[in-house]
Amino acid sequence: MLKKNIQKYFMDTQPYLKRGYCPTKDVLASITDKWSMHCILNLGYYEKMRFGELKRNIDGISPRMLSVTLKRLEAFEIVNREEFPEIPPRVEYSLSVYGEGLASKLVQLSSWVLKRMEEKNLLINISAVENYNSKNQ
Amino acid sequence: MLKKNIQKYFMDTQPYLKRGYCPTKDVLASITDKWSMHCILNLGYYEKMRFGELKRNIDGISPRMLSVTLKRLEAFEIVNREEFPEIPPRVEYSLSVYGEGLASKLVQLSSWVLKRMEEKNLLINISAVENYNSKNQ
DNA sequence: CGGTATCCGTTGCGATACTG
DNA sequence: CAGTATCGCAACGGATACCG
Repeated sequence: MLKKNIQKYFMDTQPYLKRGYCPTKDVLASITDKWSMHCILNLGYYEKMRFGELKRNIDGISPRMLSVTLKRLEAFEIVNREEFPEIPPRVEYSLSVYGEGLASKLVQLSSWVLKRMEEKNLLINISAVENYNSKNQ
Repeated sequence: MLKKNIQKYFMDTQPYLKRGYCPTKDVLASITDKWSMHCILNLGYYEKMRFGELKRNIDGISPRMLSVTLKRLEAFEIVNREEFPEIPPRVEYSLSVYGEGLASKLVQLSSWVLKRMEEKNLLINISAVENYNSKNQ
């Protein structure tokens, strides 16, 4: 079953790969990079959020990276951006229907990963890996 | 349902986040970075592969990055590494049971993303985004 | 309020040469 | 064959100041 799915995926992506472009790379990158997941989960939970709310909720993000991240998510039609012509300006972000589907799959994947990590005490190993990496750099 | 799942995920990760560590970040990063997915899908499909086979199958990867990628996947127990004490040396890589589960979820997610991108002709937009990004840098 | 512009250190990664 | 070591550039991302 897995092999079959992978084979199908190989065949589906082949035409793009032959032209030197990996289609899922960008979208996967855009949802799994350092900040995107925080944005997606927050929007999935709170439904509508303003720039400042997101910034306050996502610990440590700079306005620059929040802006960049939201722009990417918007370009991929993962989030909607609604601008109100008021003074002071108001902008509301929310997940698109597509974004909700993505958020759902993403949280399933992450939950599964988290469960597995706790079962196997992999968090300890991860710390070990991090220490190893930082020491050897 | 989505909100409930996200809420559960928030609560599950909260203790880690409070200690300044995001548990899924590393694993998600380790499976969605530039090369990991290629390794995982190839291993999922061919089951057992040697270093050179992977290198030949994954277009453009340097031995350094293949080595780094495999080490990370091994550290997270996503791939198994089996070394045979022969001359010349032989090493076989394969997915762990955990890795297979992950590969399965990953290919489902990617397939879904790909299907949606084709439906909405998002590939065109992606090219536009890439051009936009490269021009504005 | 909702961003953008600029600066700059850090990291990532490719190329290449080399080794048990 | 299966990697490791070294180098160097390019991209990423953080801090901060500023703007409509």
